[in-house]
Amino acid sequence: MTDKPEELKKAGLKVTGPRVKILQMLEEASDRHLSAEEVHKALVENGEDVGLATVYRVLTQFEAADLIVRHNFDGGHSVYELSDGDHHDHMVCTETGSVIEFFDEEIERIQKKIADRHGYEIVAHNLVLYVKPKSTDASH
Amino acid sequence: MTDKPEELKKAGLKVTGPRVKILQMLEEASDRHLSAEEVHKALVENGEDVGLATVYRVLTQFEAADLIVRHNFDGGHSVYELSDGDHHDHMVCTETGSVIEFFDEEIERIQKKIADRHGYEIVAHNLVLYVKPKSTDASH
DNA sequence: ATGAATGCAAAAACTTTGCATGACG
DNA sequence: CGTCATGCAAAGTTTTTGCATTCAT
Repeated sequence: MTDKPEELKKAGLKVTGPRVKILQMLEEASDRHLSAEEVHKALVENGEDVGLATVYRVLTQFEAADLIVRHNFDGGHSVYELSDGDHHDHMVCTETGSVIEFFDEEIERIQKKIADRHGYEIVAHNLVLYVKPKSTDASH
Repeated sequence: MTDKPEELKKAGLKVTGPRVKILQMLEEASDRHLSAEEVHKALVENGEDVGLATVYRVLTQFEAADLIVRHNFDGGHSVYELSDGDHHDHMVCTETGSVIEFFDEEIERIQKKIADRHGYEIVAHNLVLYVKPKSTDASH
């Protein structure tokens, strides 16, 4: 949809093959939450010869430029998604691994209130619900 | 306060030196949120000769036994704290690194509602607010 | 005594970095 | 053309695992 080279220029980044392609991968990805490894794999599968190190470097730059957002889900690896300006939180299904985005104004409001009450302001926040389908009976 | 060997037995874990000591470290720690490395360092400084691998193994077992809770803060390493039965979330100061615990019933309630609305039930959740002192002016 | 727990070191998973080559403006 | 980006491989972090030894019951 958007013009990638243009976005890169606006972000003050030199327009290079790898950067454009990585941005495209993130946009086209059906599951919009990709790890660095997944981005790299997607590139290779598309015949793009980009090194994993470059993927990490570029993703880090994109994050710094607010082009993408990085999330640290449980399990030690990060995932990235295109930042469309909208903030939202995530629900991760522990059985299927699928990621659902959601946003709740009231939660946001309460968070601000809590930080404020302690004399702080929020720089960032991280809310992830780990869930399972209601029907599944995992008796304990 | 509590009898550590007793707690271990109740959790179905064999009472061993390292396990008792690690439980003590977690209880005595002034900052109650320790990483595996920190637990290990604390042990060594106390003259306890425990391997780092054992610390990881024991912490994993303790977590499985609900004796402790593991948190994955941003930055790639986990921290652990004694689970006292109370659930709470965390606020991490980005300038001092200090961790503040809080709990808000309304947020909990809304979270359940959101999961429910999508056909899920919550297995676990993770809410961390990254904050900075209100007065501090970090111009960008 | 016997099976589980430990320590050490090696390995694994994820991410960063150094350096020579190649590409962008 | 000069500088910055890239690729490769090596190094860094954090956590896990294999195996012989030690310990709890």
